[in-house]
Amino acid sequence: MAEEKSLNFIEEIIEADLQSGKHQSIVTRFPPEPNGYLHLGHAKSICLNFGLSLKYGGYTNLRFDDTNPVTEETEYVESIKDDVRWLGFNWKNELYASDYFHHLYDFALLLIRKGLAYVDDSTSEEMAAQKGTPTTPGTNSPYRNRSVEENLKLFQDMKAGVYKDGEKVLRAKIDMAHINMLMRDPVLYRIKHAHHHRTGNEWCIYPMYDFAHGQSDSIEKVTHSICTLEFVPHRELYDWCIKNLEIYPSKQYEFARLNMTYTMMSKRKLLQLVNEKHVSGWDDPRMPTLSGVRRRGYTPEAIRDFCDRIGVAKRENLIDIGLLEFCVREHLNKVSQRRMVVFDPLKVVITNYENGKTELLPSENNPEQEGSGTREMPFSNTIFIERDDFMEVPPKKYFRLAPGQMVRLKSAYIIKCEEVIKDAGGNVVELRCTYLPESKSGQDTSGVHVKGVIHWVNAATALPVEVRLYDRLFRVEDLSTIEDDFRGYLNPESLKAVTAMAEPSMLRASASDRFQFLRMGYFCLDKDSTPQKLLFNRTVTLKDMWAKEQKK
RNA sequence: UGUCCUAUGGUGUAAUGGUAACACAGCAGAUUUUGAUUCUGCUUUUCUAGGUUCGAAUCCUAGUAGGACAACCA
Repeated sequence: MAEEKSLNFIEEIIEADLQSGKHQSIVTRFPPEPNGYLHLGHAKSICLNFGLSLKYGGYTNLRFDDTNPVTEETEYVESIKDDVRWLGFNWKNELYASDYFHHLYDFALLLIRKGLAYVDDSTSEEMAAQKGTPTTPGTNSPYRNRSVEENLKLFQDMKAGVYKDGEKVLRAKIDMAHINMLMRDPVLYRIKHAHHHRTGNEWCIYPMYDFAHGQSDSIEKVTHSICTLEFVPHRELYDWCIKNLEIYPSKQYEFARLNMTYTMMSKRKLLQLVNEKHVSGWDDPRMPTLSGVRRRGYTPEAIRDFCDRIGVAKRENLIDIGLLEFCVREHLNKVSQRRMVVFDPLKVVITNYENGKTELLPSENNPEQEGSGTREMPFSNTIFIERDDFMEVPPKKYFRLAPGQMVRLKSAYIIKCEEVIKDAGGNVVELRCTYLPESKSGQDTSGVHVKGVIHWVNAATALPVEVRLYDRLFRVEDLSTIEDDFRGYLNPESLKAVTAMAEPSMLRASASDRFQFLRMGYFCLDKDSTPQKLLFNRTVTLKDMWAKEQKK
């Protein structure tokens, strides 16, 4: 008996539309502008749009909203397609607003003929002045009453390249006193003598968002056009265009965008971070971009689960980044292979273990996954353990290694610390321990029970690798509250690189592998890794109750 | 001194006029050869004031708070 998951408000609308017979199936679209890389906020929209057509039958188009040639590039188009596919969704049609430029031009001519659009010679400053304010009405442009014939001629000349950038625009003729600022004769077309990534130099006039988006939806017979809250005021114009063009009535619905703690999700600002080299690129593992989190090791499953859990509603929200990390851990726990890697090595010599002897000890690859098998770890009398796993003067409830205390080496033996060796500066440089021969993992007859279990690597076969430890990119929880330069809030400790000692099996790591370095976190191979120098990214840490306890 | 949108635990999201619930976070405990995982229990919630109703988180009115709107961006 599967429990019914409650519907979000958009699903309710769709179910009502399906039930009333208004629609038999639905068409949605994901409409990115190719002027940047996709981020987690887009993932929410992608999961929503594609998820809806999957759930209710129908399809989703990928449509690039490429009406501003000066900011758009094919590099972005390719990255967007990669990211959507990686997230696990398939679009029905790959479309571009620029596919409709001729169609849109004809729509503009129609509006002019209907007396609903006019060519305006006002400068942008003059137009801004005409616009009024939210509380005071605007004033009519002196060019507002040009004849249909004159407007037709002027608009055709605009298209023919007679005018320079900014010299003229085409505006809708609605109402300069309208309560909705967007309805005060909005600009429909502007002149840009710029090379377009797809249409080249064919056009020198380009439609504005409001004269491209809704029409594209309509041409594609999109039933439910889903966008974020900032477009609420645009809906009136969206509907006005459809009504006056007498075209298929797509409907727009708005939901609240994703905001996350310690994260900034503005394409403009992310671009700035890239351009100013605060990060290594759009796919820097600290970036909230899909290419960034992918490189970091997040899985599409985890991101889809996250999008599912955060829900869809109309109120502003600030999601705890901890929820994302929870989703990532939950998935990675099930799929990642366990390995032992020591980040900050402390040498341990086991004095009663035969010198020169090496034995191979099996260790499970993934206790969460049946049949995942074991790999063998070499063991000898000299090993490395984590420096943090020894304390000369331990606090209470510390059940790792301390003078006279015992601990189990994971998948190996129980050892007891007998002697602490220090250098001239008083730093601990080596531990002398004894082991319990009858405590071998899996065949322990020692009868000794220790609470602490630590990871280790055999010194002679340890493999040095580079590990990159990431922390949040920003130091403040709610980036929307900062008023000055956001760059002042970057976390200087967001990236730390360490050379760690890995068990020799890591030599066989491949790009698609997911690892849990025991007690340290989840890791994956970075794209810059080479066989000579393995490089790992920390995806996310493990939950650490002990660390939390210590902070109290 | 306008219009629109929104208001439920710390954070999100449900409850669709009939016992306010789920997840994350937090706290406590059990299990554990990862202080992980798993399991158990607990803390904490309807912005305010009126109204409609047998009954309101839900409907109505007003207030308050937050957000959006004055780009030839999307």
